[in-house]
Formats: sequence, structure tokens, C-alpha cells
Amino acid sequence: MTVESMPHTVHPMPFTRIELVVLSVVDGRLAVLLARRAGAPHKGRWAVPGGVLRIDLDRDLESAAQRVAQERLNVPLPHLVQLLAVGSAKRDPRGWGLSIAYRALLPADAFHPVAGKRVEQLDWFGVDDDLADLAFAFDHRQLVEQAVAVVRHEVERMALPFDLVPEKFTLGELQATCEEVLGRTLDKSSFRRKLDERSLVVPVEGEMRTGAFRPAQVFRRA
Amino acid sequence: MTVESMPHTVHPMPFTRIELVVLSVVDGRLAVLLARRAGAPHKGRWAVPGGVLRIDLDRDLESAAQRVAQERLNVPLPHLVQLLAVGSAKRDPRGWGLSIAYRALLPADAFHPVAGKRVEQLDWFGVDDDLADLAFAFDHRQLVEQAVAVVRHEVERMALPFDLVPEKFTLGELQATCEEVLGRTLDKSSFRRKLDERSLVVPVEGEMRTGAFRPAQVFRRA
DNA sequence: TGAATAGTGTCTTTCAGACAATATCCA
DNA sequence: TGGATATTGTCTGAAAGACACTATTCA
Repeated sequence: MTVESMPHTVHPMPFTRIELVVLSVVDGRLAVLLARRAGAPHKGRWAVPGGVLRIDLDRDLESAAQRVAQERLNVPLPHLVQLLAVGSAKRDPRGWGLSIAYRALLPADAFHPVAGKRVEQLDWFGVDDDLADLAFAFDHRQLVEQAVAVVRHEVERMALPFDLVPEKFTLGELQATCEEVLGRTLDKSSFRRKLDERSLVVPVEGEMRTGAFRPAQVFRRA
Repeated sequence: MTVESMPHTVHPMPFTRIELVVLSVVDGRLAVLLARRAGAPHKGRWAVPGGVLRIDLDRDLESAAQRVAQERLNVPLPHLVQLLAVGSAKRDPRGWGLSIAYRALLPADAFHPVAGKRVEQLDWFGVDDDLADLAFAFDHRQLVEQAVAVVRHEVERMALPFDLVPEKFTLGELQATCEEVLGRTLDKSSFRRKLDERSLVVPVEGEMRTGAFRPAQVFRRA
């Protein structure tokens, strides 16, 4: 067996982790799921949920992220999207650390945060209200900020957060979700015009949402 | 020393590499720099230049990418931007492979491709003309396609490829470069209007490029 | 009937593409 | 003077924001 065919033995490889930036709308505001670290390093500080990449268990990065979601949060995450990779000698005091960060949107009502292994608390934090003075672990503040920026940028461009609404929804619900993600109001007429022009949603024939007032047409994603 | 503080010893870590997708304009067309592999695996196939992440040498991923550029291409790459991380058990026959891919723009006239270690040939390939039937190594076709898509998307949005033009340039040269990257012509009036509205360039007072015909104002990036 | 939400219509501004017109150099 | 490029201007249509208007339900 040549050196070329067994590169693992030649150079030490970095400590490689998966980090999950999970965003949701809680109490009408965009929020991120953070875990309070129970052990060193950075004990007591807040980190996004994550875990070690296990090449003996994980076929690829995607399935590693799914496994971590299942282990840490006990919930599967639809539409995990890679955010970025960060790696340096200094970001983790235990040694050269490499993290592949993923982002996901999760309906808050489908999930109850419960503390688990190496986690004292698990809770939602409003990204505009609760993060300014929060003590983050590692470089996780930057991870959260990047994920928030990307998601808001996408919603601005009408990449709709379907992961945050039920399969069937009214246009009012969809618009309200977008407004909560962005933290600002949207114009109803413009919003609906763009939905129509780009054929982003289709009506569910016959189904109406009958609430307190005038019934609303029910839609699905196109 | 606890297990928690020495995680490297607990789980095997993936074989981690840096890959560089280097794009340029050659003969008026967007081109990518590819290296023909001299050894197994995938001997004779074409790959983007890359190298192993060396945590004993590299402070972080950025400097690792710079070191690889220096070693493989003998040229520093301005504005390396991370493209994505890919990792799976199957993409490299030598074992679980993780690659962090970076992209960069490099003026072709400032660089002469020369073969080097583990590389038979190093050459530019037109991304629209020469790649269709090319035998790529690993998953590098997808890396190239993603980098091309991202760069073209950026130029469409007037994120200008300043790395491909000299420090001082005329608007005609800048527009021609954008057109070559995109593979289509642009409207002169719209192009200049956007440059002006967004203050992307500033004139170099007094300096004019005097060529065969009417002299042109020289600009710098803002 | 009024409150509250659903759905539509219109006006205006902005912005980008198309295209034309003028300006200035060299051969 | 004509050819080629530089620079500016005008027209038009698409897209989006602002805002108003109508529709439907229940209390």
C-alpha cells in the first residue's frame, strides 16, 4: 500500500464537526435554536447544536447533518442547506477545528426543546432581540449572523420559507410568516402579484380556510 | 487529559483537502484551470488543483488555500472565496474524502501553466466549449459547474470581476471582460449607468488610455 | 352595521434594455 | 473624410411599492 493510497496516515487531520443553525419563527419573531454548553470548553456559553462527523456512520455530509439533528434535537430537519465551512487552529481550544455549518428552518410548534447530552438548556433566541449581549461559544455568533443574513436575503427575493408553514396554507399566513422572518411588513398587493407571476403557489381547489371572518382560499407550493 | 479535550483520538477523521477552482478569460472566453493527474486514483483524468489540508502548517482554511495555490500553481490568488464543502465515503476511492473548494479569478496573462508534482499537464479549458466530453476526476465536474454558475451570477448582478482586469482600466475593457465571463454582450448604456448609480468605479483624474482611436478615461475600482 | 380579514385595482416611481446621437481620435 | 471607439441621452416597457377599493364573514 503506497503513501498515496493511504493519506490518512501521513498527516494529522482536523477535528471535524457538523453545526446546525436552526431558525424558526417564535412569538412572531425570527429565532435561532441555541444550546447551553454543559462542559468545557466554553462551559455555560451558548452554541448552535452540533456533533462530530463520524466517517464510520455517515455516508456523506448531508446524512451526517441529519444524524446530528436526530441525535441532538430528536427531529428530522427538512431541507438542510450548507452554510459554509470554517476551520482554523484557534477557533477551538482543543485543537485545529473544522466545522461544516448547515442551516434549516423548523416550525417551532412541531418541536419542543429539551436538554440532552452535554447540553444544560436548549432554547429559542430572537435574532434581533436576544443575541446582542449573549455569551456565544466558539465562533457561533458569526454562524448565526450569516445564516440569518442568508435566509432573510432569500425571502426578500421571494424564495419562500415553505418549511415554516404547513403543507396547506392561506396567502395571509404565508405573508405573515415572511414578514416575521424579515422583521418588517410587506405590501399585500405586491406580494400576491409576485406569487402569481412566478407561479410559486397553486390553489387547492375547493378548500377554503374558514376562520373568524371572510374565508380564504387554501394554497400549496407549486 | 480527558476524552473531551482530545477528541482526535476518539473517532477517525476524514481525509481533508483543499480544491481550487481557478477561472479566467482566455481567448475571449471563460476558462477553468485543470490539471491532468499523473497517478492513481483517476490517473489521466482532469482535476482542479488541490492539496491536503495541513493542520501543522495552515492557520486556517484561507491560508491553507493560499499555500496550495503557491505550491501547485506558484502564484498567489487574490480574493479566494469559499465555494462549498463536499464530503462522502464514495467520492474518493482512497477513503472518506472531505474537500473544501475555493474559487478565484486569475488574469491569464499573469500566469503560465506549468506541470508540477503529481501533475502531467496544467491547462485552461473553455467552460462552454471544452468540458462537455472531458474526463473529470472525482466530482470535480460539479465543482467547476458550481463555480461557473456562481461567478456568472455575481457578474450579472454587477459584482465586477476586478481580479481579471488591471488595477487601472477603461470602461470598455471592463465591459468586455464582463461580456467574456458571461458569454454574451451587454448594453453599454445600461452597464455604465449601473456603474455610476452604484459608484462602483472612480475615474483616475487626468489619466487617459490613448489607443488607436478616441482616448478613453481610465478608472479604478471604488 | 361595524370590525376584521380576503382579494383586486390603480397610480407612480424606479430601473433596465434598446437604440440613437454626438464626440474624438487615427489612418 | 471615414472608420472605429468613447460617451451621453432618450424612449419604452417591465417590475415593484404605495395606496385605495371592494368582498365576505361573524359578532
